[in-house]
Amino acid sequence: MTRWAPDARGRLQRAAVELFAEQSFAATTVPQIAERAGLTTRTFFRHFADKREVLFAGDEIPEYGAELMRSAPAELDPMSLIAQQLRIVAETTFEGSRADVRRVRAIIESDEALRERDLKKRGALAAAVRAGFLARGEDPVTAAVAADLTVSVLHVALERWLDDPADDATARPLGDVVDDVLAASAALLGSHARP
Amino acid sequence: MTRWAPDARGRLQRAAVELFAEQSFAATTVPQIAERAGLTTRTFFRHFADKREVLFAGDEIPEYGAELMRSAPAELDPMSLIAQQLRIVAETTFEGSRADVRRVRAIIESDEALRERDLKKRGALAAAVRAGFLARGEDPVTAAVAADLTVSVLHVALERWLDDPADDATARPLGDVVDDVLAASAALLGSHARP
DNA sequence: TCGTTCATGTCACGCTGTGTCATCACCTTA
DNA sequence: TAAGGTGATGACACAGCGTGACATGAACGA
Repeated sequence: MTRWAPDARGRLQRAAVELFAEQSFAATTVPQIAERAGLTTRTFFRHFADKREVLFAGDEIPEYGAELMRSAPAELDPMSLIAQQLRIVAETTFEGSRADVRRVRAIIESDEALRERDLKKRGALAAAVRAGFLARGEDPVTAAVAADLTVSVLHVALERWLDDPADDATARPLGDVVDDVLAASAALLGSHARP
Repeated sequence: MTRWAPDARGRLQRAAVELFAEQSFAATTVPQIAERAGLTTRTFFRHFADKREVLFAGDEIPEYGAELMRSAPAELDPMSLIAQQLRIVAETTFEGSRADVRRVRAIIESDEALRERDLKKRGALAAAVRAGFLARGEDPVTAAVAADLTVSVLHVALERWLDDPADDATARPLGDVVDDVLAASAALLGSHARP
């Protein structure tokens, strides 16, 4: 017999997502979440730094991306690396869970403070990718722009993938959407007269 | 004889910047700011939606950018438009106030919540530029990526401009730094084999 | 058996941000 | 000049966020 029911953190997360969907993010209070999970407010804040974090916890894409960059062939040019990296991320962490991603996405889009936190996560990913490019010997400016481009392409593709009206089984795979967006980016950069 | 001292908003902003510099953003409370400005806490929140906003208020770059895009020649390709737009913004809103920008920047960099808010401002700019490209008839993917690229280039250039160890008079003009970053972006594609 | 560890509970508290009503200089309008 | 409206500020109350400090008791190791 254990003293406490197991997986307090998971219970808090599930209770939070339920309540955010039932009411809204702004209307649900931390005491409500804690009560539904059978815990106290204080315990909630031991697991999550703030109320928003309960929706974002467990997101390790930056670390994953950094690892991918480290293990990629050193001679790969930046654009090819981006393309390869994004395809792997698309296939391993998003493909197959479009419904879940969309549900969380809907909650995030519904609240200003959550959108803000989402941008922070993007920033963290950009910083990780930037560090990865620097470690590969790219010059600082290229590293910075390439990192931002990576994040931009991923999110534009993600947005289009989630907005695809087709059902999950027949929707265009995220990896393919990523390639489309990359092609558009290349065309954009290519349209500029080079010195 | 007026009932209240004038420019309550400005007094609050100045008091806030002083206190943030003296202590830190996190350590200064809204009542402190209000007291230094000779006002009440309630009045602070009538002028600024939250404590962070006092540092960001008056930032109208998104509106300015949208206006620039509307008045630009319709036949300009996206990259040229970005280049032209950024040069104008660089010269009109940043050049000449490097010291001020740097001071606010230092405060922002020192606090997590402020960095987060800064990203939100970037997001607002990206959204405005994106809408501008859509209004010019660009396809949605190109518009989205071009907007993100615009914001990225501006911020990478800004970062390098602020980090330039030369003093304000002799530092490389922001407009030139923007051109450098744009060139690096274009070169990014050059390294990528085109289909 | 004893002491440590560790997740949780309990309590107190300061700060953030908002709703509501009062105040009173200033500005109309007659 | 008198009456009434306007608009910025003050005063007050309050719910919710997030943290510090200490207590509790099951699990675990020696």
